[in-house]
Amino acid sequence: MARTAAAGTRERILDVATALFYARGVRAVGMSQIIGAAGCGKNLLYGHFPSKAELVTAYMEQFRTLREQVVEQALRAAGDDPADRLVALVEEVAARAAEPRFRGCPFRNYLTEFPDPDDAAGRLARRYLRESRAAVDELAGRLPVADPAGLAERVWLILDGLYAGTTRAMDERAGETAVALVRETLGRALAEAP
Amino acid sequence: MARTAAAGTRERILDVATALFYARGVRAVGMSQIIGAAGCGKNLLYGHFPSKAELVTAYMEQFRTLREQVVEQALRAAGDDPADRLVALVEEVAARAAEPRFRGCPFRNYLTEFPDPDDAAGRLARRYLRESRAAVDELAGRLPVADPAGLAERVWLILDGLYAGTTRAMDERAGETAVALVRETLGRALAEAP
DNA sequence: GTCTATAAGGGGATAGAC
DNA sequence: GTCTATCCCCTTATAGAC
Repeated sequence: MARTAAAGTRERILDVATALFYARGVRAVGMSQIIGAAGCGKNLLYGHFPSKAELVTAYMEQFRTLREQVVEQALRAAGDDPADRLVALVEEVAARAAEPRFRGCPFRNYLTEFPDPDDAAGRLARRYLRESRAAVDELAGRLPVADPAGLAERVWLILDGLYAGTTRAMDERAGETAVALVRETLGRALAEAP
Repeated sequence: MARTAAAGTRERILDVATALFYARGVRAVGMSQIIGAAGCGKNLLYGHFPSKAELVTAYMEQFRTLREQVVEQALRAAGDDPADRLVALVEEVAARAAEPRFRGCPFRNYLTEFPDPDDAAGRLARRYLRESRAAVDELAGRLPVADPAGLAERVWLILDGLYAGTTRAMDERAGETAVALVRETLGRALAEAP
């Protein structure tokens, strides 16, 4: 029943596409380049992904799944305290931003390339970002501070700054800076309204 | 000599192109769309801008000139104190980020679309960002604080966060948040090492 | 002379067929 | 895997209107 010919083929193609899309941009990468880099035939790729739009959607979903796993693990390791969890979140992003091939947040980058509100993959990206933002709100809401919403906005602003891919090469200490700034911000907010 | 037939034509075309490039992305906007929106013939556009690359370069340079003027004015109004000037810088960006059509920093957006290090317009964008960063460093360096470089990094991180265009719709108070965070950060640094 | 309108060339893109 | 169809894009060239 429509068995997969070579198990993992779809995954391999998607991995190649992901690497290219992220490194060079979605619009800049053609299907032919992906086929060439994957070393497969055209039929194979179009068999798994009937159009570029579906391949791009899979690209978004793969990143989403990856991020969810990594974040969940980081949060679990941080324990139950909301402040610790917020710091762990920023530390996780800081670790990503320090990677050599880091080029910003794939969701934000995609939306920069495709701002159209009706774009299917763009909707996926916006949904993921809204959910991430909601998670920050939720954590801040569990803290005994005077203005949880304002605190969440500050953390989100710092995350946005960390995720700026194009200027990361200009300050390689952005990760530590962001973590320290979040720690201080949390500390002040907790100290002022205990 | 070589006088322009209709004065202001070049400017008008460039304004139309700028609006489209910024709103939809450079790769997404074709020359034909610009021609259609400008209501001119193809020859006229290609007479003023022999290629799309040159039009895009002019787009970058126009934004650069605009930013330099606006920032210079904001800094002049802020006076001589480096801390006031840093706050004014962030306030200026916050005002931009609050505009209805704000869609992030055009230089960062362009580099997201065209990461190629050899791209001519990309080099322009990187140079502008480096100079902006250097201006922040210079201002922080004139402050009596223990770690001016670290302070500059924090301010730059906040600016990067403010300039994230795709998530600005998710928190419309980002401007005030950024200004308040910078004020606090400056205040703490000055108080700790006077 | 200045500009618009239109056609056409060259290249590369997605996608389908064999 | 190669080959083809179709389309869009950048760019140039030609022809026509004010």
